[in-house]
Amino acid sequence: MTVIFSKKCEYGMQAVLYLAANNKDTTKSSDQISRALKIPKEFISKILQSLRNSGLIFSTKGKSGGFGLAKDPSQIKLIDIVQAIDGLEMFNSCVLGFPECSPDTPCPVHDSWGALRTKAFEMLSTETLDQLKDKTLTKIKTLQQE
Amino acid sequence: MTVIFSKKCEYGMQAVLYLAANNKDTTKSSDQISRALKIPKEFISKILQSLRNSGLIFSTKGKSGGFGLAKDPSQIKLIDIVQAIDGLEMFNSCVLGFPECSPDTPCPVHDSWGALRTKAFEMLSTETLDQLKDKTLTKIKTLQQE
DNA sequence: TTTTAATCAGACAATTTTATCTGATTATAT
DNA sequence: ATATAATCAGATAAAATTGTCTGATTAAAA
Ligand code: SF4
Ligand code: SF4
Repeated sequence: MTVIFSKKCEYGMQAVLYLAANNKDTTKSSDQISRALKIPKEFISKILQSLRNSGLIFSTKGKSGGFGLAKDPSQIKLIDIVQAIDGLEMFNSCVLGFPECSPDTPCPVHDSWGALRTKAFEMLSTETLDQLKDKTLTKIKTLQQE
Repeated sequence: MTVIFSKKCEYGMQAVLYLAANNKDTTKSSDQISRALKIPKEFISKILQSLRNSGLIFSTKGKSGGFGLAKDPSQIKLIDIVQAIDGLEMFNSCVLGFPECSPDTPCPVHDSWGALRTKAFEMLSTETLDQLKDKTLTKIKTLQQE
């Protein structure tokens, strides 16, 4: 069972948070990101490539190349990453898996689940990455200690 | 991307809701359930078997056999099905996929996500299946019309 | 200019999830 | 008794997700 988002999306959010938490104008190599977040190097590399294609991050090739944010952290929200990787479909679908999710044909938990999806969307779309910076740094620090 | 629960779990919830919405003491064959919910017959059959092993439903073999609830609908909640199939792990894990999910090492969306998980748990554990019966019947009816 | 260290692209492999098949067993109805 | 219609169990297949490998390209540094 996945918790709402795919591994790709989870890793993507982690990596972009990581980039946002580091000094601007300095890139991080996929190897650094891999070690910091304990994500398989080649896998995060692929994910970062696709995020680059979406325009969320940029990359520089060659020696001392790497990845960095394409915009200022204050211009990016977690929902942007979700949209780029998993899409926004989940915010329009039913927790019980019924097709045709709409108020006209409510599923048995329609009201509660509708409210929840809204809350989840807000969670990902209100705060910007710079606002999440401190907590991100704390979290990453604990990852290293294992 | 899955929306919180696996297909198995979604189908399981649908099927048990379906059983709860039908007359008590009458069983439904996997074929009936399959057609009513538009779920592959062999697949829902497997899922029902495992729910039978969990003691949530019962089955009778042979001609005119089928599946029925092991308890009264007023004694079953959706969370019971989730627990039997996907487990309750998601209610203790991080939406960003960080390991070591705990208040000591909060992820950047700790507070909002914690509240959300609680809400989701409540959604699945407050109402009993008989309370969801009417909405279930409406939803299933619309499935037939396609 | 050569070595080195990085991204990039695409193929490939492993794993997990989802779905199907087959044959045995069971019980009802003819 | 026999045919029928269902569950059951286990193997298998297909699809999706997750993860790895290889070789080409790029650019910095020696
Ligand atoms: S409650 Fe209604 S709108 Fe919400 S997920 Fe279920 S069917 Fe869709
Ligand atoms: S917010 Fe904290 S407790 Fe909640 S999921 Fe993230 S790490 Fe876990």
